[in-house]
Amino acid sequence: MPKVTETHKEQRRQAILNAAEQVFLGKGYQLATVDDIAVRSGLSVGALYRYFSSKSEIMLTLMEERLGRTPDLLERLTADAGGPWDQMSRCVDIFVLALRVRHPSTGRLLLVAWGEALQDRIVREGLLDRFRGVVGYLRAVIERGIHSGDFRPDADAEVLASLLMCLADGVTLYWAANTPGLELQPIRATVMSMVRSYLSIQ
Amino acid sequence: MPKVTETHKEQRRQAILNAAEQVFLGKGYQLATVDDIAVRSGLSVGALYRYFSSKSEIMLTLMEERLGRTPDLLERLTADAGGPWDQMSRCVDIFVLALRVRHPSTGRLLLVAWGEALQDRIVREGLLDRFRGVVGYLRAVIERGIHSGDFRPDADAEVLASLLMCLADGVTLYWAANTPGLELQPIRATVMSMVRSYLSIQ
Amino acid sequence: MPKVTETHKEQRRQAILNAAEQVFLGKGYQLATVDDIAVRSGLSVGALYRYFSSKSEIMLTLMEERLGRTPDLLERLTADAGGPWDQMSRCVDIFVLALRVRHPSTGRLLLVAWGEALQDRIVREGLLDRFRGVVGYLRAVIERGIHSGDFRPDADAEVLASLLMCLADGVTLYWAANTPGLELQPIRATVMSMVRSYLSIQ
Amino acid sequence: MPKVTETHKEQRRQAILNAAEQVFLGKGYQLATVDDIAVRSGLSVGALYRYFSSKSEIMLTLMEERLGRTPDLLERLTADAGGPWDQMSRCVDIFVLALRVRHPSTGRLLLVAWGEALQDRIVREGLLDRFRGVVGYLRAVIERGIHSGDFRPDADAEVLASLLMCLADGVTLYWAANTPGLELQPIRATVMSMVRSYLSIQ
DNA sequence: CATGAATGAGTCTTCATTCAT
DNA sequence: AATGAATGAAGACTCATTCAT
Repeated sequence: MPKVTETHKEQRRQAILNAAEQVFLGKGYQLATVDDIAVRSGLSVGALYRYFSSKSEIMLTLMEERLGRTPDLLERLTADAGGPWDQMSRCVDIFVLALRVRHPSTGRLLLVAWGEALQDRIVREGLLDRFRGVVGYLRAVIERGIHSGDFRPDADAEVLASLLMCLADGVTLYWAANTPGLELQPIRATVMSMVRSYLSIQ
Repeated sequence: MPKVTETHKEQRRQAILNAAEQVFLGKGYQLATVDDIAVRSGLSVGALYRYFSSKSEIMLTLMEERLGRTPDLLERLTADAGGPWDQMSRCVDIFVLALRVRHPSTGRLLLVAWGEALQDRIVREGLLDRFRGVVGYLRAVIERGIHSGDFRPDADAEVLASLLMCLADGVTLYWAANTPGLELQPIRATVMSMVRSYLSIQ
Repeated sequence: MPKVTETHKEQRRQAILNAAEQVFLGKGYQLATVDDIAVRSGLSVGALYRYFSSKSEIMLTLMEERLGRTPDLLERLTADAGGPWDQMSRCVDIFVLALRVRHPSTGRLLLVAWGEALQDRIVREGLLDRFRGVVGYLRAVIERGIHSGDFRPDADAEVLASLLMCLADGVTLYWAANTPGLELQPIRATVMSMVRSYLSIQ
Repeated sequence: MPKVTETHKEQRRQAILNAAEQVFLGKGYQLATVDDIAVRSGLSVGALYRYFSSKSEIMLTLMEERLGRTPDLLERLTADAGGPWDQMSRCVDIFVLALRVRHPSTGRLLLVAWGEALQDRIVREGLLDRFRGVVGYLRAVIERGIHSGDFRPDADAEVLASLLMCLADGVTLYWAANTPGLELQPIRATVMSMVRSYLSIQ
């Protein structure tokens, strides 16, 4: 009955990832101990090492499976959009709202990742990959809008895409840090308003 | 001659802070050792502990003295601006350009700080203080522009200010992480362009 | 059909011993893991524990069955010798040559055993038993030679036997450690030459 | 006062080496813990790591400083010998007797080293270096005897030297393992007797 | 009987902090 | 005041052994 076993193993793996995520969110990567993760996941340290070869690998997996999928997610969730304006609007929604409602921990995980970026090359590259992925997608959306004549023709798609990505992560960080007074709804509205006024023809 | 001694002490203190900054920029706070800092500052570990009561305190001081002054800096550098538009423009310049040219390490120090924010309440509050300071200043600038009739009257100063602050730090982080393809000049231009189209009356 | 089962069990047992020997020869006893042995023998760890109650017992069995039989082997291989001189000569041959040609791993296994002798009383006693066995046999050979008038009458059989045994193991160790420049044939010749000049009458 | 400090440091270093030697002699290298060594040397674990960068380095140093000097020792102790025969005789004495009387632990340390030889390349090479050193010295002694006409001209100096070295270590091992019935004095006598009968002209 | 996942005590090593000199 | 040797608690990781399936 390999099926049951496979399922079982995958469940364990996810349990570990969930536990690790919680622990990392609580104390950051460096201060989290393998023991913390083991206890929280209900496994022994030894068992944990059957699923991941090191503490670092757990972090990396978390980054790939929880942060790295942002571009895919964006693509899927905006696939059925009406036109360029709708697509832009949805992207902003997803970032500034949906991500936090549907996957509330992702924001804080991003914070953890940035915390490690300086000292861990692989984490840093994970973040940059994500950056590339999202920027690539946004640029395509913008370029489509330009070609279709919906957006002003002289907009620099690449730069605007990068800028929006930086904005999104900046907001995410402060939001994940519980910045008082930082509310997402008004920000979403203002961002869209700025984008609209900037990209509109005339 | 207590004065000489005082000066001497202050020099030592700054030497330690400089050393710590370099070390932190290189390996992050957690991975930096007190020994690293001592060696780099040319002092002994013991001496170091006469100036700061703990490794953590060094980091905190660094935050206060190097990051926390951003609002003051902004204020000073834009004091002689011509009008609201000039002031806005200068703010963007300072963030997206000047900070990195005049104090190039500040960006990376911010990265270090975000890395610690999750696990260290005081660091986190340092970042939030800085946020409050900058946002407060930007809001004042915008409000002045609204009152003077230069900016559209229905703009939400608080939200726009927060948004710009988040954008600034988002850009800073990716820039400090050496993101390939991220160039500051074009971003500066596009940000100003967006702000202009958004804040302009009609 | 219990017979088949018995045979099967014995095959398994030998498979484990062979695997263990290979692994021990490769990394020594302490660094070898039970998992290594299991993998190499094609069995599961659990299965392995049905044949041997502990890692240590595997080593002990190996010593008994592979090293401990040296005296028997000597006896068997020299049974049909012509006289004392021929018997001595054959003993030297067996040690310095045959052991390494017919059972090349025995030398390295001896190395493993010596590696454990210090910390494991039972291994140590295994080595001493082997010593006693071989020395006993050699002494008998020498004494026979003395009685038959072939060897000089004042030779101390016990001491010469011990000495040859020590020499044999010393050579074996250095040979097993791949000492460059250590060749067996010349050593064999010189040993025999020394023994001959020493034991000859006059 | 750097002199006092230097002396102090060297004393500490030796204390650690002595402690390590005792512990290794008791349980072998692998089973000895760094904690054992620390406790026995009266230092903390941390202090120990100020003097040696790893457990392995302690072992290596022990080998170099306590085992590796055998060739030098031999040379020094036989420098004032009368002639080839006297020199040979002294070499045998030193090995079979003096080493154990003056440096009783060396024999057991050799045992420890052989125990690690299989799994640790550097230890193995340490042993082989020692082998080379001693064999080189013995060969020189024998060759001198041949040239001076004291020893038979057709003796193979290299082989005889290797053989004696193997014999010496074989005896040392069994002696270090407390082999009952193995007495050094008679062995010394018989070895010399064999060497004499073998090397004498005619 | 066989499997191999799980256990958890035990290892080496690091490093913030103290304190005798 | 300064030094840097010493401390020792804590952390990542391993592996012999067990036991549910």
